[in-house]
Amino acid sequence: MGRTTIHDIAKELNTSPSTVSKALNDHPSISAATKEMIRATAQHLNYRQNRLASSLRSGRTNIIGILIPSSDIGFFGAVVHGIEKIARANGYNILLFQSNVSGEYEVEGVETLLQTSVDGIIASIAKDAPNLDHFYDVKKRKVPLVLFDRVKDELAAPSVVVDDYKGAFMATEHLIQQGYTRIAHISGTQHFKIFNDRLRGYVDALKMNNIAIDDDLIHYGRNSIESGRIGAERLLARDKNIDAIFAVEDFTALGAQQYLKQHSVKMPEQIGLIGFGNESFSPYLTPSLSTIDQQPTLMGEEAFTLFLESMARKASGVALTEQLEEPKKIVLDPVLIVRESSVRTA
Amino acid sequence: MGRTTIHDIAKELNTSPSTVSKALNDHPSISAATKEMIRATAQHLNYRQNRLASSLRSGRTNIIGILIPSSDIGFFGAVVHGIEKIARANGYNILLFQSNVSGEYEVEGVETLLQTSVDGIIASIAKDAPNLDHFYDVKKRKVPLVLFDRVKDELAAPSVVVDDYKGAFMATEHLIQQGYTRIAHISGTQHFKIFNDRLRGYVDALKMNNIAIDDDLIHYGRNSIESGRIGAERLLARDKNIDAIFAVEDFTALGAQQYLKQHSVKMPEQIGLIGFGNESFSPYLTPSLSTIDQQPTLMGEEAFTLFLESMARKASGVALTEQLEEPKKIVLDPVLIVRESSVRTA
DNA sequence: GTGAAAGCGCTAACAG
DNA sequence: CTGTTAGCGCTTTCAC
Repeated sequence: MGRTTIHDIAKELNTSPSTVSKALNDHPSISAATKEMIRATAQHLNYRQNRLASSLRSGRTNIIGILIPSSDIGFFGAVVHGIEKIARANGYNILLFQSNVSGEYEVEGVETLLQTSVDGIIASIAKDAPNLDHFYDVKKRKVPLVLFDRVKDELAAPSVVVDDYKGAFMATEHLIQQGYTRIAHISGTQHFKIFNDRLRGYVDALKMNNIAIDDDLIHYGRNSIESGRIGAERLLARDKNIDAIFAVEDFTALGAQQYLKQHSVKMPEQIGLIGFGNESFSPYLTPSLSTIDQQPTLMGEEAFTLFLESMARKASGVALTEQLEEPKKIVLDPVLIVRESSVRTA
Repeated sequence: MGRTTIHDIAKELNTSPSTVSKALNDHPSISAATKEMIRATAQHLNYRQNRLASSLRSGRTNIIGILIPSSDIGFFGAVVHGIEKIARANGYNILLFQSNVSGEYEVEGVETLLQTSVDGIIASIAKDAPNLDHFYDVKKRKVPLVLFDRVKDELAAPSVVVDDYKGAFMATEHLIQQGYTRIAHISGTQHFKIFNDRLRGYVDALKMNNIAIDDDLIHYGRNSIESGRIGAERLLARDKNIDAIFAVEDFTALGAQQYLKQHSVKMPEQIGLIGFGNESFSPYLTPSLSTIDQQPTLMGEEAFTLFLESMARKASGVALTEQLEEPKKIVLDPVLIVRESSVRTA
């Protein structure tokens, strides 16, 4: 390798490698004059620090590992974007690992990240992995771990999620405020906490507004476009007077919308519709779809901030006492996005 | 750090670190028996290789740097997904750098990647950076460089792009085959090569099918939804007989579609419409939008394969001779996606 | 304010 | 087939 090292610079200036190292790292014990000298020749010799060597010695890589199911999914792409934005500003880089590229690779991912000595790991847990040993391993190694979106409380790691309950509540209340009264819900698989939270938000919003809960108005679906289509069909078959639908995801809402259009049901006049997730296609549907935004970019930013806090705590050596503290959990406020599908023309 | 090292394993087994290293790397000169021993105790002691040290010594990190504008954009997310998919299978990891997080950070990105000693760089050049010095730097350091999508021929790096000309040709010919005869084009900013290529594809497809080119049927727009709306308006104002539109991007097509719907023009009956890019929203428009897919995931896979080839060439030491060769340029075939907006009901 | 020395954990000759 | 030796390039006490 013909790369210039600090030795080369030292030789050039008749000084020592250690002085060069300190100067380049802006160490206080080096005079301004020599610093200037050294920097100049470093630039002149086109010197570039070898971070590998630096990290090996110092124990810090300034790399943070990210573990997500897939960058192919808009939501995660946006989260990564948010993380990198702040990470960059703080001198960190991103090592990306997709756990769901072809099969489940979460264990391998944690392993790889750990081997690379990342300074921390930010992860969204894949599926319902029954085994979380690999994450306990991270904690055992005292590598700061932050979770987002899909979270496991038992891991006792700082985390950032969006308030699904509140989002569903907001969506439902919005429909109520628009004057809809027989509001149905197409729900998602109930053994996922987030979908159950959304169901509860829907129920509570109705209750709080003194609207009776009618089980006929709740369709328990799975999460897909098709499920939305079927949900709309079943609901309308059961009750002709339904005048609004809150769908558990934008995809579900999309399916419902397709069914309603096929049957010439006018939205928002005859039936108001709102989804959840603010997918990229939602603004472009006809009518454009009202929805709840989960603020993925902000989620990424907050996750990284949480990581920084863990680092600070680690540096100040409260490693043992911290076990007692409850890990910080940031709950993001969802944002109501009002579009055509839910605005009753007065 | 309490991490176990190869020394610990060696001590435990009364052997030497080098033997342990070789065994763990499956070196042929170690007996099966000792390999087994060593692996067992490695596992038992919960040993994990320190890649930093390994890389520092061996000169290889098995990390590949990716430079993209933003993971927030679906296209790039999909490309990254494609790269990682193959990279993983070949034992490589991904260090991600987004050049367009807030301003232009391309130079910094290359710098960071180089400092981290990545084994190669796969990049999509941001905007029209007049200065490409940082990329010449990569080549100077003999770090394999692969470009995708946004490519600069002067860099003489292997690259993978999609055939824009062909895609436009296919789109236009598809409209012709559907029986449309007065086919307009809403174009994009002409000083981007790809948009000019699409214009040429459109023109040539008409010529090849003996349809006269009419300058009135070409709207020179910018690239936005709004531009599509305006384009459709202008075109129809100039010529009432237009019966199809090929839009330079799906976003442009979206704008055009919005305008046409507003004016109760039926698609595909009165006007056929096709876009370019296969955005995630396109299947869900009404009518669903026909388009040209750019195969982003495949693009990522091919890019990584190109990187592997560069590595192989580098390893076999043809560094000097290769200067003479033309760098390999993979041109991906675009894929025509036929949906409702362009299928004339016979 | 500067330099000498030691070593982070690993791999790669080279001996044996 | 195994072990010894040397060092990748850097940071970091600790003397001076």
